[in-house]
Amino acid sequence: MNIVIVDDDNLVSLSLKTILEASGEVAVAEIGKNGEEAITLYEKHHPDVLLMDIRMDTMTGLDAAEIILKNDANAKILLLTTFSDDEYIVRALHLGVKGYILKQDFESLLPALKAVTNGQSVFGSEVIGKLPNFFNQQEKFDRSTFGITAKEMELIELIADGLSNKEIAEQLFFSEGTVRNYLSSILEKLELRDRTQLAVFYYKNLK
Amino acid sequence: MNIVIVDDDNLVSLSLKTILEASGEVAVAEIGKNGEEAITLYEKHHPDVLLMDIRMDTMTGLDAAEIILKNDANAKILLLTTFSDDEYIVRALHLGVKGYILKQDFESLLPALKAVTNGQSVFGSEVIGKLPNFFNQQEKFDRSTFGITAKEMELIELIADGLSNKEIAEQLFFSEGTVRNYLSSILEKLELRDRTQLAVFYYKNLK
DNA sequence: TTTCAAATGTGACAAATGTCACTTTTCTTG
DNA sequence: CAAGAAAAGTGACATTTGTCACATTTGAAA
Repeated sequence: MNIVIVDDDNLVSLSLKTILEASGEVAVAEIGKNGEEAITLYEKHHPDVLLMDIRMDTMTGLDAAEIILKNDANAKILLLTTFSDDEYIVRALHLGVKGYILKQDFESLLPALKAVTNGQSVFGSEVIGKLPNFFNQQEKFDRSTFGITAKEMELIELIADGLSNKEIAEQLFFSEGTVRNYLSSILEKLELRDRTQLAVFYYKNLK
Repeated sequence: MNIVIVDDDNLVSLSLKTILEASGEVAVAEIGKNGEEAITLYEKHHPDVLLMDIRMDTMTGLDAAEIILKNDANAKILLLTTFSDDEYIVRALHLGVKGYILKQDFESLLPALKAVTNGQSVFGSEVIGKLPNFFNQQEKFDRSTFGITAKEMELIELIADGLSNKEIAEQLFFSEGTVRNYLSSILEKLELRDRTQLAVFYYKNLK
């Protein structure tokens, strides 16, 4: 497996190179020190995987990843992160990066590289834990906490879809008045003011 | 590495067992055929990884995963899927499953298992592609496409926060009437009907 | 300074929304 | 069946919302 390593800390790059090459399964084609070099080196070697630090001086790993992926949507980029890089996760995923793991986690590195070359995406569990809203909240809300009934939940979903009371009434075979009453009671239970806040609540907490 | 395999197709289970044990790095403690057995076997062996089919007769892999994870939040569960299982992805992630890969993809299996035992999460690229809204849309929305100005954008964000026109007016030092006019024009540009639809649009496309 | 265009504001209006007190219907369950 | 509770509905009301035509203010350019 052929890879390129990019990290502004030479010590890190060399350690990684040593560890990985010791496995006998990885060859490091070249080492870069910043985002610009990452782009150049990717073009030059087209490695199976580009292993890149996220925080670098002149150009961040993310910016480099964006450019590289724009040229080659299939580029396999594995970002290295420290604990403090949480904010980047979402953007990284948006970009189509293939993974995101902790620098310190040497043992995971090789399996992660292999998984990535096989087309998988790999994320450290800390990373998964940082994913926005929708992802983790296995239960977060739980209808019962607020005493929201199944029917009310249906209504909430329709509101979160942007329907008017009239439309909801049609869809649910209720009268418009009933829809209003339902909504009114939902708003009270959730301590919200109007349907828009309800929709917001839905996307922030339930979706 | 110690694992348990659960699949209602014996042929699949055995193939997997053979392939994995051939590596010399994996020992299959036992094989199960359905969700109930998955739960029992997990309790019995506490394997490093539970490799489980998602679709099974009596109890789906997801239901089983849910129960197992409720008892042991650190359980490492890798789900096996066919192409047609898209719908489950989101729920699987919510549950805290550690991975989700294609059955057919033998080569990825071992690296995936290793990555998972090392605490990573692994997902096939097809899977990543199926993630909901927010995740993939690399470029989202782009104000300019719809001719939304920066000020209008500010307003949109406040609406997506659930504020009333009056509150927005205060916040932005506008009169309430102006806020209405702004909103009106935004709605027209985006071809939406009311503030709730705008909030929904925001969370689906922008956030 | 004058002028023009953008930004901001006003007032009037119809429609939609949310609240409330109350009725009618439907479903249980004794 | 009868009683009572839950579910669905009604009508009135105040408020908010969205639209529109039309001021007024402001800022920049001529």
